[in-house]
Amino acid sequence: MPDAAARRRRDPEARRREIVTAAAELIVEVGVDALTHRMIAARAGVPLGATTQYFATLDDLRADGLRHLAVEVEARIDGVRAALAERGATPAVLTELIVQGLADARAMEADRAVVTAAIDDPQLRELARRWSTQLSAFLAEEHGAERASAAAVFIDGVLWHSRIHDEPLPPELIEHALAAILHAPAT
Amino acid sequence: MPDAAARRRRDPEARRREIVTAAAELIVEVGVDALTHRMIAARAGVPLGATTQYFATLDDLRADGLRHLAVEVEARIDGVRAALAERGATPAVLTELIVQGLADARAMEADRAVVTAAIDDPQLRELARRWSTQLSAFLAEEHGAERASAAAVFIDGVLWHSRIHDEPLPPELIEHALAAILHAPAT
Amino acid sequence: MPDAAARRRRDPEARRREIVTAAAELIVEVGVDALTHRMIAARAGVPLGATTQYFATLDDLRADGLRHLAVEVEARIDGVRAALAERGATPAVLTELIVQGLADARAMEADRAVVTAAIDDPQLRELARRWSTQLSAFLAEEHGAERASAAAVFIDGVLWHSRIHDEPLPPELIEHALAAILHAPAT
Amino acid sequence: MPDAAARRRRDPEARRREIVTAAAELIVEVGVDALTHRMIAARAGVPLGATTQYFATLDDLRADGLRHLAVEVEARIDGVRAALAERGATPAVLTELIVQGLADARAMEADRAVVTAAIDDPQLRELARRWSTQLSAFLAEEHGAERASAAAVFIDGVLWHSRIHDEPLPPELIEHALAAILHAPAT
DNA sequence: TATGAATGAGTCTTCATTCAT
DNA sequence: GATGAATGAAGACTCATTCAT
Repeated sequence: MPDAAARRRRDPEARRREIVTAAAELIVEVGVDALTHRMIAARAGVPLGATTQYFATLDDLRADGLRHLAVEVEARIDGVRAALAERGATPAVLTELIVQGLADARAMEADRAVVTAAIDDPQLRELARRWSTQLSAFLAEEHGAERASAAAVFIDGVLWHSRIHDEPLPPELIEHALAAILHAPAT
Repeated sequence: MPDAAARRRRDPEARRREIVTAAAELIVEVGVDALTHRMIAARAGVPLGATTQYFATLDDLRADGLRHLAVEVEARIDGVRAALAERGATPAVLTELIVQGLADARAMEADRAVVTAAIDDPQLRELARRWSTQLSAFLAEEHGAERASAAAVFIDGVLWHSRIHDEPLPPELIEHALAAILHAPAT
Repeated sequence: MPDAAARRRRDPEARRREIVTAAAELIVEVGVDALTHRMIAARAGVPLGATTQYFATLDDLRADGLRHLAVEVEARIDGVRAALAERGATPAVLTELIVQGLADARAMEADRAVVTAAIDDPQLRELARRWSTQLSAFLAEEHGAERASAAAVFIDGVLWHSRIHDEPLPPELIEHALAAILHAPAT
Repeated sequence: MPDAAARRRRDPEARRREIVTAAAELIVEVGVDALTHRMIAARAGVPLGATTQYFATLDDLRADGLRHLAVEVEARIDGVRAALAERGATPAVLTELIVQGLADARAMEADRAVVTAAIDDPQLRELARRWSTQLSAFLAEEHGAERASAAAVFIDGVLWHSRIHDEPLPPELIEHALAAILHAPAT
């Protein structure tokens, strides 16, 4: 019976996964454009040849890494949705979750990578949109499509704001704006 | 009297400017990471050596190109501010200007390039922030700092939204949200 | 009773043959130097490993493919010989057969591949020579060794001529030359 | 004043020539398909990068090497033509020149390389045809186009014959055949 | 000072071959 | 015996950067 190391070495599924995971990590750390086969192989702990055996081109590997990240992002949406469902989708709760999210540097980077890559990659666009689409759909139940959509747009703005500002936005600002957007009198 | 070519050769400032301009154009067209000396030299119509003569390293040149773009963006702010001063900073006018801005693909690309580069480049951050800082300062005169800031954040959200969505946001949505944000009753 | 796949797996001879045949086809299509294990396996419809199982090295496989082609070429000689025996080895008949042969692109390619490979491969030389040797032996019966040999040489010239000229040689030219060579008065 | 080595290092024309020459030599020695940048650089005594600086792709370099060879071949035609003009284009003289040519292994290889490459390269075809075209044109003056052409074809046959046969063709055979072809009674 | 030739480090990619299963 | 995963050597090519001229 083969030992763990040997079995792992002959487990293509696992190997592929390790490589994609390494690529995803590196995309977050150094950016999509800096990716190289060598880098990925080193991170994944596999020989150089393995990265080209499992992916026809670096572009393919990059794409899969990005997709991997997109799925991660999606998983976080589910968490947010669950929290909102449980605690109520009030501006206060939303704000708390946003502030929490902003603190997760890894998540912020992943999101940034996916969104910026999506601008040029039609395949990714759909995945990248899911975050705002789903949040917006959830909020729409209570506040109507337009206000929900506007709130999602505002939240995106908050995320990008935080990326180039040293001082975080005051939570009250976020909360007030969300309240105004979601509860604006009908026009 | 020296002819144009000779004079040009004698005007290092002009040459430097041409190179930076070419770099800026290319950043918008192909992205920061795809920049090469050769590409820039070709675009600027200068010999390869000129790009290394005026800039110690490609990174420096890249940085200057980005800075050049940031200044361009800033120039656009002035235009917006002037329009707002003249026509009034109402949600309707703001929306119109935003929709106009979204239609300028070149400007959108320049902004994207500056912002994403700014995330990792402390020097650029300050320049990249200016857009929202100045807009926010202008709006603050009438609506107070908090609401002004929130409006600027929302507008950033609108920009990023447009980059990964095929359908543009309805102008009414933008206008309503801005109205809600700017005119929210004090808390 | 084993099904086809199983039987096939049990018939190493057949498998070997399929691989060699695939190699031969590919030599004709892409050239000796472009051959790869993967290519051959795909064409033969066998797993990659089979190509290395049956042939110690790619060179061996290549050599066998070439040999296979040489045998094919030889088979064509028999056809020609039979036709000559039946219809008489006259310049007219020879010319007709040559023109026919020139039209068979696949055969021309196979011949080219064998001959050019034979230049450097002593093993193949003997096989590659057989074409002219046999034709020459056949013609010698009627016209003597020297004239027969010269005719075979001329025919080789015709083949190579056609490979780099766009316009084919006029059949009369071929026929006249063969007549002159074969019926030249003794010296 | 720069010493010879330094000047040579800054003489792009010369460097290009050295690289092409090295490529041509190697084509003759190892074949077109075995060419590599490294090989050529080593042979030319230049760093690896030089081969890619002067030639956009290996294919270009290969093509130039082949062209270089073709020109060499053409130079030999001139020699032959001059000899024929001086000594008379008789079968005996032609045979002597052919036998001489066969003995020049380098020339034979060069011709082989050019011809086989020309089969697939339209650009080279024209160059490769020149040998027979010119010889044929020269002989046509005295013997008419058809016989001249047939003689050139026969001579090509002699060349290829020699490439895969260990024993050279007897000179008398060549001479007799040429005599028969060139002096055949009109039909 | 201005130019572009020169260099080699580093990139992606392909494959023969080995060998665990 | 049959399969295909694994590996790394080697190839083509790109470029930042240096530096002779």
